[in-house]
Amino acid sequence: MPKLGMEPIRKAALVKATIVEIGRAGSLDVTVSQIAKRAGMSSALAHHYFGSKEEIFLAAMRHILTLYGAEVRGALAAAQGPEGRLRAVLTASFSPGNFRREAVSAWLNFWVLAQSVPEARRLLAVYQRRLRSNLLAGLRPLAGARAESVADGLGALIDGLYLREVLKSGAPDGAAAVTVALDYLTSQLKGPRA
Amino acid sequence: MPKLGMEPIRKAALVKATIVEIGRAGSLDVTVSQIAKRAGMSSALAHHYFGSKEEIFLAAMRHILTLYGAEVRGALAAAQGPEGRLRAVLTASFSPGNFRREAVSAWLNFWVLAQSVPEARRLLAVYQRRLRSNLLAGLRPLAGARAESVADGLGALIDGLYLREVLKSGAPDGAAAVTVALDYLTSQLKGPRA
DNA sequence: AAGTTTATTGACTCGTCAATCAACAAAAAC
DNA sequence: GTTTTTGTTGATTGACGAGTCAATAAACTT
Repeated sequence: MPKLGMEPIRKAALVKATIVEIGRAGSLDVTVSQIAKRAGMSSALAHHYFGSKEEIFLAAMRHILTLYGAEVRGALAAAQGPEGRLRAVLTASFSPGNFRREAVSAWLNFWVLAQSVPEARRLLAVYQRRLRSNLLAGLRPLAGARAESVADGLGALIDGLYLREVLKSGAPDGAAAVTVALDYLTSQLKGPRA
Repeated sequence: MPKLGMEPIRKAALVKATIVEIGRAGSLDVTVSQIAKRAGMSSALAHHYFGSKEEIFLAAMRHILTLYGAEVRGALAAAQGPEGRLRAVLTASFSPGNFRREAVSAWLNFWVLAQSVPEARRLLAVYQRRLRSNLLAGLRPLAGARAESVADGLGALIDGLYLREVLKSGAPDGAAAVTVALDYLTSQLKGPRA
């Protein structure tokens, strides 16, 4: 009963299933069979559409980054003024969606992947550049020449806060992370030292 | 030719070899045979001394944390005054040793492990508590009541800066990371807001 | 209607790997 | 000097997993 035009549907299902399975395992130690089963097809079909397990992982990574990007863009669209834009980036970065088990596991494992898979490293670089550029857009009116260095610090702080929140025991607290980041921002903008 | 008292020697060799292999693979996708071979023994002996692969990994993680702890302690011993102590913690955290491939891979993978292996999570919590306590010791004389929140922000910033340095392409720059962290510190200490 | 393209899977290959075990060797204990 | 403890490995087990392939079937083309 083959219906035509299945490819994008199957691929999307596999990507979703991959992220779920990575979340369940907490690692990339996930078999193609597990993924395919969760996506409701045979493992042979998964190989047919993606060619290899690594391609499946990379597609999943692209999807995670796309989701994050869309969230930021959405928040940005509703933001008013430079402070509003910065706040939008922060709240999007620490939104509940990013603290779901699947997202957490995906991010941590993508950092690991980036060490050895060039394409994964490239994708992560894209994410970082986009974040930096978003921060800079909000910072330039407020920090002038210091915008660049504040953006770099803030970018690192965002990643670090995320890491802390997801690794600590107990439920992560995105709002607290936003507060700390805003506090960093305030103190950096107050005292524009040498 | 069995000499007695081999156990600690063999275990130490296995731990070292494990860290090297994790560095080479960039992941925990490392076989006991690879580790044992690098350590100059049969895989059976590795199992004999550690019981399971997971135990080997945990021993490696303990070793990495021990190394880091020793480095911090050493730097702290030579430090003068609160500012000196804080600077010591930062330089130790961004020392060249922590940017060696093996160390990087170990840290990234231990973050992943911490998601699913309780003992790994515990070890990471120990590291974070120790870091926090070291920062607090330096911060209390300088920041008073704000010490706690500054320590939390600085701790996250350290992790985030580390992550950025190790994931960016090109050689990591520990000194730059220290500078950013010190700048954070300065601006936080200047404006003790409400 | 014959041929082509797309969808789909069960069965299979070939490899790997964690863990176990039997056996051997040397030192220590008795 | 025999028994026990410690060190050591080759061989094996038992399981699993990525990727391939032949075969089947529906749809679309000509």
